[in-house]
Amino acid sequence: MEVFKKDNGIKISGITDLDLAQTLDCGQSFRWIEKDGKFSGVAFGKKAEMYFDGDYLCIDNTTAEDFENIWKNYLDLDLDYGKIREEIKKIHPVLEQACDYAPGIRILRQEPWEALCTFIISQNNNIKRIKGIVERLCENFGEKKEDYYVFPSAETLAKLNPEDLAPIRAGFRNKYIVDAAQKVSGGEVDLEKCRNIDYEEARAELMKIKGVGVKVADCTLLFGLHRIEAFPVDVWMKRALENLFPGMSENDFGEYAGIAQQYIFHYSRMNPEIFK
DNA sequence: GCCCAGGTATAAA
DNA sequence: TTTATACATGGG
Repeated sequence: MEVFKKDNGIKISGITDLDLAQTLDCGQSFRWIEKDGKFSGVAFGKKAEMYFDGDYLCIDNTTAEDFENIWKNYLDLDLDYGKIREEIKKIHPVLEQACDYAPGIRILRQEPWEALCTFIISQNNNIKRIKGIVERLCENFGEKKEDYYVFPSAETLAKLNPEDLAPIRAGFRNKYIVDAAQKVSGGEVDLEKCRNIDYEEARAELMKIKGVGVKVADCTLLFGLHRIEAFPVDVWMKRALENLFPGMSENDFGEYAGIAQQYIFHYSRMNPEIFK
């Protein structure tokens, strides 16, 4: 991996196992928008525009420093996904199919609060609408930088009433967002602590929040805290476990369960006919 | 109009 | 303990 400067940004050589569409638009993050093959999004308070030029990963509107400090980590570029896929493919032939269908998926290392908040919004909801709600949440309550909005902090949202969130049109989830913001900003729920403590304890810590059950907790752990043993089970995963992995449960996918789960989720969602 | 969407809280059995 | 229902909103 080597970083070069170019007009309006940087380009990086030696990137493997990364497909931007597969990674940024597979239902783990809700702030990336594709236009003409370029993905623009905001994370850790910064905006970036990403695309591939041949084998080079190009990131516009960023610096080598921000790549080193933010995007390299965000894209999880230090983890060897080729090797992990070889491991998880052995678990089940359908999982091998799922890996081969979209081998460019990586698990993003998102900000814990953003992951928690967006997956609270995700409950009983669809990805298109989740994206819209998240966008309105940022536009209405996030700090404005040049031409983009940062994800609003827990401290900011903690001061609001659920009714104040009416403009984002998240419905019954408004009260859950406020409760999460208050518990996180007040220290009653310690997100950073959830990186290291026992997995079940981390789940319980997150489930102190109203509207956070096992699924939202697992998504927060996986996508916000990189607990890759967490295996979120949603409607798609329930179908997959019943129809494609008979006899297997969420506990049977090993130490990379969360990564395996994302390959299965994406494969299932893009090929619903496999459930016949 | 009906059904569904990266679920969860609550009540009832 | 398990099972049923409401929940806000919008696209298909």
